[in-house]
Amino acid sequence: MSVQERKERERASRERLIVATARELAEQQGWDAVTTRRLAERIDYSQPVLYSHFRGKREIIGAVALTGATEMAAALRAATSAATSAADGAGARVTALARAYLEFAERNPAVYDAMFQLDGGLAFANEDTPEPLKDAFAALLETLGEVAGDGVHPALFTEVFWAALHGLATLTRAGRLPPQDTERRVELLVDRLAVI
Amino acid sequence: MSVQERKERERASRERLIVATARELAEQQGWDAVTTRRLAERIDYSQPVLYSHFRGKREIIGAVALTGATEMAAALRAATSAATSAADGAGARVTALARAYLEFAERNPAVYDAMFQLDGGLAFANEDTPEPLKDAFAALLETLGEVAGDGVHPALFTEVFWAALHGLATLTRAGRLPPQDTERRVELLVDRLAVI
DNA sequence: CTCGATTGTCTAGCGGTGCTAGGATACGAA
DNA sequence: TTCGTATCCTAGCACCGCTAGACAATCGAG
Repeated sequence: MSVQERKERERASRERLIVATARELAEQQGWDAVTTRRLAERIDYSQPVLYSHFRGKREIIGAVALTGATEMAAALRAATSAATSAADGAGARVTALARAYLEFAERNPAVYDAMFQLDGGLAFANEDTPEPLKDAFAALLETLGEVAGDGVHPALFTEVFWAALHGLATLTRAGRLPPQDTERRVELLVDRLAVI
Repeated sequence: MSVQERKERERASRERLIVATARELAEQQGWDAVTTRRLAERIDYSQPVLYSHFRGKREIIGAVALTGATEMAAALRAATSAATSAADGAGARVTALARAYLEFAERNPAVYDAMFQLDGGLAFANEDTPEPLKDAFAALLETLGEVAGDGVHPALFTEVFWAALHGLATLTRAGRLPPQDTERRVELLVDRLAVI
């Protein structure tokens, strides 16, 4: 029994290694460089071992996305709670949230892509959505729900605000928007969307 | 001389055929299905002919993106000018613009991806940006510049509004946002962002 | 302790990808 | 008619995601 447990632990540990290595490789050289051959070589196993943990490359991307969602939720909560200090609480929290979101996307582009741009085979916006993803949305909702304004459903407001942040993040990183005006865009967005 | 002109015409015609076929294939079966082999077979030429027109697949995507930008600019202008009728002009125009943008993205997902999600090797947000792309942004600016509000640079406002629309378009199509609330999201977005 | 069964892993290979070198062919100019 | 150029295709490269089947290590029963 203990032998079996040890094996399960080792197997789980190897799975985490695969995910961490895939993420590292993707952040260093982009997702195109994350091939099953290279990934297998980096963890010192052969390709079929990957397929004993995941159905395919898509599921590996999905696994990276889940770890990213957990991290993002934590980062957003840390930023908003740190911003709860002086008088203008809600507005400062929303600004901090927006900045933290964009900073996460900028500092972890590959993870962000795994979450929102690539197909990781994950369910979204329904009851089958994995917990980390729901929780990341919940982290947005906690702060944004306060500034939705009268008669506006907090979830709907959060979706719109999130979409705006997502658009800024992706268009900026793809070179579609000049990066130097990001801060002013955030200010405008928060100022107009949030009802203080 | 006339012979050479005829050849140039035929060559240009074949290039348009390549771009149109790539677009058609992408809309039918997705960009993953647009392989150089399939594309070559559809136009009844061999693969190297493609490479005599374009440096690679990336440039073909870029060419599709340019045709898409021209179309989108026309669609946006058509929608806004059609909405210029009654009293509340600006607000109605902005709503029409937003709806037209999202409708274009929904009806031409492959073209939209070529423009904003895939790497078509195009320059953005600088002087080297191809004319059709600049014009598409100009079409947004024409309507959105009117509702930027005092003290807000029209271009900056347009960028923010565009990013929000882009986020809604991509997140909805990727299944990250439930599609049925799109109209309410548009209303909220226009209502909050635009200064009437 | 031995031996068969199970589990784990690797080698090798399949059909596909973007892209290109080099040979064949058609064509316009002399 | 002949020659040089321009055009096109066949064949192939290195790489991709993925998997069948051979092999080795481990486990449990006798």
